[in-house]
Amino acid sequence: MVRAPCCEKMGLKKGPWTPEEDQILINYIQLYGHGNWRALPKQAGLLRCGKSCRLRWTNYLRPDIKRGNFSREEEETIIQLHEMLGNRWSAIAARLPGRTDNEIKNVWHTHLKKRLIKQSQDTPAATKRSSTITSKYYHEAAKSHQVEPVSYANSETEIPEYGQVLSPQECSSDLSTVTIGDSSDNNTYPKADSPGNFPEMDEKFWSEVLWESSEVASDLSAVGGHDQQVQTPLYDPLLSPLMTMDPLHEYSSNMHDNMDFWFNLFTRAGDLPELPDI
DNA sequence: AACTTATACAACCGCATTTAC
DNA sequence: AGTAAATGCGGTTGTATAAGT
Repeated sequence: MVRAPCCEKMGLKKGPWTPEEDQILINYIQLYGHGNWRALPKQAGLLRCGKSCRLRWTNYLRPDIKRGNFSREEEETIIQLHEMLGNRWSAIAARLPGRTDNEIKNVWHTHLKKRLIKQSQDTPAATKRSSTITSKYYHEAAKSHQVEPVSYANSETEIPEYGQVLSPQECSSDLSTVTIGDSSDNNTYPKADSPGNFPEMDEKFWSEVLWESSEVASDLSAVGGHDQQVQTPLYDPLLSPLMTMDPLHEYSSNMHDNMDFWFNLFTRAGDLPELPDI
């Protein structure tokens, strides 16, 4: 199906909205609602396409939108959610009342991403332990250092491609294992199957138990160092932040407590090479 | 003061998905 | 069930402003 580009028709205005246009849109929606965006501008007397009206309303004019700078707590939430969800801005926004996906996307690209990269550069030795660094940032950092990301020699896996933000689904419920480095060191980690075999990561995915295999204990002991009682998860990690795999912590509400575990799973690798100090 | 570069954010584009017929 | 329209979503661009030279 071929769709005509938005606002292709001549005469429809584009670009920044004026206060007058805003007021017209607000007045109209307050009176009649926004049941049909396509028809709305014509009925309201706006020389805009419906799509433009919808975006203006949802991203800026809605009365429930919280304006102003993001708090530190909100930023931390975004970082945590982004680690779990990737660029699913609308899903992230759903967890932050009053914030729009567009706004979150902007703050991510203008503030948070840079902050994380800077953190990784400032403390490269701590990179592998960072709660906020995924493979993507590893590569970003490597790129900014003008070096090639290092692959693992003698390993059956390697650092994922640049831009590939790995998520728990990519760790798969398939707990076949991969050995990192010298097989004698016994570092075995869960290995994802081919990307095409990953289950869809949705709310259902998150709410289901991921790890059923009896292998999980040994795998987790390898990445987390705690091999006693593995508490099989999972909950909605967005509502009930990440479960702990550490019996000493008892379902910590702080995902950072377990980030070693998650980071290892996310990257499919147990020990990231440290960034060169340039 | 003039110019350049960086930053922030609103808005647009086009593809994907959902809905209506 | 098939098709077109409507809507949702994420990536990208445009522009105003601030900061730096």
